[in-house]
Amino acid sequence: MENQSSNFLQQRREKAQALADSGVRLFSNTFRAPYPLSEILPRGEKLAPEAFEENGNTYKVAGRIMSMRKFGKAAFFHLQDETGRLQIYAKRDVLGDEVFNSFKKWDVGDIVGAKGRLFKTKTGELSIEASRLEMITKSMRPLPEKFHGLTDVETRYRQRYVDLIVNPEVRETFRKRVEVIRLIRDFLTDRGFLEVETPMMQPIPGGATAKPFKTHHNALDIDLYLRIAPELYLKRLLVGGFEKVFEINRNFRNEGLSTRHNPEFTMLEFYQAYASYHELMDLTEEMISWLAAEVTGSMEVTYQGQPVNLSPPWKRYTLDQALVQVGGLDPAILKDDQAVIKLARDRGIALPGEAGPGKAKTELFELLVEEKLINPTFVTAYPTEVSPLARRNEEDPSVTDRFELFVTGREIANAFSELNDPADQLQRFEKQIAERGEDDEVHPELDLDYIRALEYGMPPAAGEGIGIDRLVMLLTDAPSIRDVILFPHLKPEAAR
RNA sequence: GGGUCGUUAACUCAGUCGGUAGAGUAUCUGCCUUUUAAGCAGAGAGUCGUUGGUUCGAGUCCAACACGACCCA
Repeated sequence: MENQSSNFLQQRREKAQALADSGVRLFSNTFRAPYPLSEILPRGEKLAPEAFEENGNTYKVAGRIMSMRKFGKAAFFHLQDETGRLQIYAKRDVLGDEVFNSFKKWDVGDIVGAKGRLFKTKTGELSIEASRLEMITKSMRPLPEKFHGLTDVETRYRQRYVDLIVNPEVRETFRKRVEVIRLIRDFLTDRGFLEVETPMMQPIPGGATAKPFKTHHNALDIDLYLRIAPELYLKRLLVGGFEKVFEINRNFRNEGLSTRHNPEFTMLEFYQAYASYHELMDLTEEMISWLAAEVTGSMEVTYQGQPVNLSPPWKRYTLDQALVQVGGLDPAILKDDQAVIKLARDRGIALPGEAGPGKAKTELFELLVEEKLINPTFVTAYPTEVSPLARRNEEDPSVTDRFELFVTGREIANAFSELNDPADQLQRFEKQIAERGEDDEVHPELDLDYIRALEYGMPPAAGEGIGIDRLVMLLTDAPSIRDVILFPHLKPEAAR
């Protein structure tokens, strides 16, 4: 790669050296207090073409040169700062020969300062006529082409800094991401939730079923795992007496990459004592529809050409209802354990020998129903078999008081009334470990400290996890999780 | 892990039937004081992803590999 661009790099270096030799500082840090470009634009609203602003004010601005149209003794260029873009007019007879001749060697991509009066060109574009120009930072590499920009996705992800310079919609997406997270903090904090931080490095990775990343602590001489979920720590806090807690932070899963999976991703988890999953459904509905309105201006959004209506109330199905009403299954089959397992196998689902009807149902749901749930839909009453941390339903102990939320055919949230019976929890842990033990690279371990915590008594509570990346994808119409993660993981560039 | 597609100048892309590697932008030189994909004239710029094979001859055909995209598991 370095070889391929060496001509351009060398050309730039030589040019920069010539500028430096003539006394231009290539990397100064003396420019202060530039005027934000977006704040200048409204000042031109009443200005007539070819007129200067009457008060004669001068504006000091700074930014990156994004385009350049040079004439013999004058030039127009666009400056871009964090807030916007503004055109600068550079004229030899205003700047003087020395400055203008130096300026003619500047490049698109350079970061420069300018000062001058506001005027409108005859084509009506608000501009600054520069009375001073200053090199601030010399760019040593050419920017991508001005018209097509940078579209190669690999380069966009690998060199996100270039993507951000040239693609304004990318900057907008990440602004929205920041906004979503800030609004969630506000929403939960306003309702009395306490934001906490729990370990990212855990001796026993729990709270989900996933392969963890392993690392080692030298001084303690113990293996640690990057967390796959914060769940068990947050519930320890409920035991400790915090009644409403949440955490927004990274989880890590050592699994495949796709348009919906990045090895590290951002998760919101929140827990509320003296509440059940019913209250969390209401809270989720309120929070996400409000987020959509705040961030996109409407509760009706479009995802990849598909209209999605986030206005409450949202549909609620039990898993069985969804299988019948959306998946088109015969309700009689769902009552017959053996028939359900047979149906799943007939549909090509590979079920392990010990799998029960619960596993078969959730697999059938993924196959037949999930992708059809475009508008937000809560699915409740998940089998106990596939819900090791959720509280059993009082009337039907084969299912749990749990829901998952689906939007645009994807799981966005997972929540349940928490299991707080230590004996039941211990039993389910043991069952889970027995099932996973053999083929697992990481020997699952019993989190006995978590059981001990439950033995002190955890108030009845409900908890929920929401995948922030997927939520941001929905609200920014992003097709890939990589479009909402600033630096997504890719294989290393091949050495060239 | 499997399938399909892609990888050619810094960027965006052409490249026919296997016969000397192309365009626009960008860069450099000259002209040009209201342009905005500025314009005009000229110039330079390539490990055609990598390795191997077929062939008198490979960007082009074949194989393996690398990276990426999409789909599937």
